[in-house]
Amino acid sequence: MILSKACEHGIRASLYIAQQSELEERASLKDIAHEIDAPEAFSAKILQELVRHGIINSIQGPKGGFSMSKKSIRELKLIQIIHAIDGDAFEKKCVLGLKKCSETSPCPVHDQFKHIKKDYLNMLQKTNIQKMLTSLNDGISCLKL
Amino acid sequence: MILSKACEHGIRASLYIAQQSELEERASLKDIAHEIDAPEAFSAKILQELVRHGIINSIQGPKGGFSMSKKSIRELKLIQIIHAIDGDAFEKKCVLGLKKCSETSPCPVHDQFKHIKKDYLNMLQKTNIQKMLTSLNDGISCLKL
DNA sequence: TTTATATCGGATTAAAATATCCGATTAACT
DNA sequence: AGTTAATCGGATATTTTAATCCGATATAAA
Repeated sequence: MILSKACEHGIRASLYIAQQSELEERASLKDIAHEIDAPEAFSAKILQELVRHGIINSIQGPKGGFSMSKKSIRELKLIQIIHAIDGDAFEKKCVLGLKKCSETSPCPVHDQFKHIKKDYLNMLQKTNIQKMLTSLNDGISCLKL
Repeated sequence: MILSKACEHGIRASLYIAQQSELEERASLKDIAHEIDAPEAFSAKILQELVRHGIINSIQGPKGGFSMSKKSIRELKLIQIIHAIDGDAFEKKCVLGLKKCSETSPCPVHDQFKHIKKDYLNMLQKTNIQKMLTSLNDGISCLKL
C-alpha cells in the first residue's frame, strides 16, 4: 500500500501542476510546495526527477515553472509516476522479503497476495491524471490536510 | 503492499516457530535467524516484541527458546503480527500522505484505493498461521532465498 | 552450588530515507 | 548588457529504520 514520502509528494505535485496546466498556468516550485504542503527543497528534488522522466516539463528563469502537457494529462498513468520515483519495487518485491519469490518458488503468502497485487497493479495502470483531477476540480477531494 | 523489514522477518520467524512447535520442538534464536536468513541480533529484538504482544512464548536458559501454542497456530491472523510490529499504519495511512483523508474528505485517489485496501485488509484478517503453514509443510513454499 | 546456555533489555552504531543548503545555470525584462 | 526570478544539481545535514553490542537475568544440568 505504502509509497515513499517522495512518491506521495510527487503524485500530489503532479496533480497540482496538471490542474494549473488546465488553466494554462505554469506552477512555480514555491506555489507547488505550498499547495501540497510539502517542504520546498525536497519538492524541488522530486520535481527534477519527474522532469528527467518526462512526466512534467520545466522552464527556467522569470515566469518559469512546471507544467504538464494536455497529452500527459489524458494519457499518463499513476503507475508511471510511481515508477519514476520509487522504481519497480512495487511489482518486484516479495511481501515477506524473499529474494526469489515467484510462482514456481513462492513464499508462504504468495497465493493470498497475488490476487490483491494484481488488482492493485491493474488499478495503478488504468488510473490516469484526468481521472484523479475530476474529483479535485469538483472540490470533492483535496491535496493537503 | 510493503511491510517494514522488521515485519517481514517477524512473520517469517513466526512461521518457523509455528512449524517447530507442531513438532513439539522449541526454536532457538540461532536456529530461527539461520532458517529465515535474517541477522541474529535484529531477529532477537523482533522476537522480544512478539513475545510482549503474546504472539509467541519464550523460555530462558538451557533448552530454552521460542514456541507458539496450538491455539495461536489455529487462531492467530496475519494482521495481528503486522499490528504487533508495524502498528496500525497500514489501515490508517492515506496513500497520498494526507493527515485527514477519509470518506468525507478524501484524497484524489481515495475511491480507487478503497476497494483494494478493503480486499487487502480482509485477506490479512482471515489468513491464519495454519493456512500459511500448509504450503510450507508441503514443501511448496519456503522461508528463505 | 557452580557452570553453561539461553533470552532480556538498554545503549550504541550503520544505513537508508528525508530534507536542506547553496552556487550554477537559464531566461525574461528593463 | 545587467538585473532579477526562476529551476538545476551536487554536497551536506537530519531523521528514521535497520542492525549490533554487551551486560543482566533466568534456568537446566553437572
